Amino acid sequence: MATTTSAPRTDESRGDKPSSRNFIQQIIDADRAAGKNGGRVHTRFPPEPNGYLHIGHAKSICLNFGLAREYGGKFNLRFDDTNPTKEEQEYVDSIIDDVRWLGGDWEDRLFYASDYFQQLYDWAVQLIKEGKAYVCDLTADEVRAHRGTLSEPGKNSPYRNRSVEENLDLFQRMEKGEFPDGTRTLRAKIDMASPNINMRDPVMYRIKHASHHRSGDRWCIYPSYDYTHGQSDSIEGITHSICTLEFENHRPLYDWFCEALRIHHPQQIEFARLNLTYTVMSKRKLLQLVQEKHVAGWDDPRMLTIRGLRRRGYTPEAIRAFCERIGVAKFNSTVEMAWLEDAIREDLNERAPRVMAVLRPLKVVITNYPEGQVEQLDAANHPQRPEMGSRTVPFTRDLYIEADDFMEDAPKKFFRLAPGREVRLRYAYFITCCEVVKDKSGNITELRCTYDPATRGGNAPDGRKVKGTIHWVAAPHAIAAELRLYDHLFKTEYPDDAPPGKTFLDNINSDSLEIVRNAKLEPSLAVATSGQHFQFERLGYFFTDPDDSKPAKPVFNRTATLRDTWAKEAAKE
RNA sequence: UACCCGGUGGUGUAAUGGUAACACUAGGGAUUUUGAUUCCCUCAUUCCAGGUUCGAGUCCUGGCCGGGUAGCCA
Repeated sequence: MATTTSAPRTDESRGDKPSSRNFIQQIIDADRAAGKNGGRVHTRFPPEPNGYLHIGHAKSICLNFGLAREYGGKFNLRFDDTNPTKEEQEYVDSIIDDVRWLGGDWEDRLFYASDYFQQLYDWAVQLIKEGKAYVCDLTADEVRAHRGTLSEPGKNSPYRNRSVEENLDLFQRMEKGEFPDGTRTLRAKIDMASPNINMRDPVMYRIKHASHHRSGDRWCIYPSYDYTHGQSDSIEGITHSICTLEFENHRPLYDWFCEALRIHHPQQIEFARLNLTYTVMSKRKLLQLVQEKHVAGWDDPRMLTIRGLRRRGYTPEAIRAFCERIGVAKFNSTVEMAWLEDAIREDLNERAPRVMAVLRPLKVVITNYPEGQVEQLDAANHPQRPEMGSRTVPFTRDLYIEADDFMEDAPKKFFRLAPGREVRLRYAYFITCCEVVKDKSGNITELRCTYDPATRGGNAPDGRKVKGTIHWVAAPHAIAAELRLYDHLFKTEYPDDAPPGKTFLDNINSDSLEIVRNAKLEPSLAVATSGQHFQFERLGYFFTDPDDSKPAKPVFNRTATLRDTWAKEAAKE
């Protein structure tokens, strides 16, 4: 996605089966067949710079960029920055960075609605001259009172029939800053009785004596979304203006402005925004999580912001594959979080080198192994991909294994280590547990085992089998590390469904972060640099934390666990 | 209560009047030096009722249910 900008649309389909078309592709197919826009396809992603991007935005970015690429068209990034009091440069910067990271390529077409303020102003003057817009002196409250309700028509503003001259004069004086905030607006003259409330003389301009992150103090009147969005699309030659369902009722207004202005008329198409289980998606709630410190920040790996996912160890490829799979429709649906997890596992399974790390170390002494001896054993970096090569892991008399891989009183189905049982240490030897050492309070402190020298590498020449293979790390060579284990931020599938008197915050999962401070890593990880993905065998996929990991004190974030059918089995009991 | 949009397995999408398909989840099984990966199997007559048609998930009518909309937010 990142490098190709004009591949033919068939590059999507795997195999020979033609991929099915979503409703937007069908619309575009029909438009092209009819020769609309000369067959051109030009989309855009139009964020307001008032927050960080999340997985829901990724769906929109992938959709818009994917369509442009599929049809050999163009994709713009445009900031919808018409409200100076809510928007900040910080958000602009982060959004640019996130879209690029995801693979969206706008080439040289980075735009801002604020770039069009002068054009929008000139068009407003034109509409006034044509009797299609007027300056209204009603206050916000009065406007609301005149608007009517969902079931009752509105009433005309007393200022609706001002002369063109008076409207022009007033609008020019609004622009010059003669009036205080909120005292006047410019409104489109449409129909106060329309069943669509958006058509009841919507506000085109409001007075805001505020500086804008880009235009500074040049303007004190700012255009509204409805008066800006369609025209911005038009100016940029957008053919298909794709937005979410809540703008459906705005489409007649979008169309009205394009018609009234007699300008290029892009087609607005609405789709359902993404919802995911075990999370919340609204900007307001994400902001609240950050501000009230329920999470560490916008890039907290539990947040489904692009920055959070990135820090967690998600890859752009996985996010794109996810967006591809969930599809596009007009039905309000909620995708299971397992889909996202599946997407990252699928990607990382392919690319992540395998290493051994022990989360909760349990000391093992191989009693028949010579003290002080060190063997370098060969370990594959990826069992299915020999081209990824192998590395060497040291084996010594003192080892660490996973505490979970030993049970003193093990059930039959437990394939790991237990008193008298034999298991394979991955890439090393078969060992048998002979003795369990405990402290005064009965806690297991150490296991004493014997190894079979004939099983070097992990195979028994006599053909005997073991049921379990466990990971391990040589104690003298182990690297201490901090591991951050993440789980869903919310404990319920639909956090927004809170009982009366409760809010989504009451559904926060208090166990969503577990910090393991004394994990043991195999020595090959000493040279791990930030930005690297690993599979810690039998545990999950881990990613070096880009901020906190230091060579002296490595920190890894768990991106995803491995599927664990044993955990399911054990949970049945 | 007005207007707009929508309803296909547990979940998300497909089927464009002609045998309801794909993926995820779940449950079985095979392979396995990761209880991973991989592979195989199982899980719906399409919200309801009428109608049109040789034939309806698809078209028509009427219900039912869900979502959106009353910012000088986007």
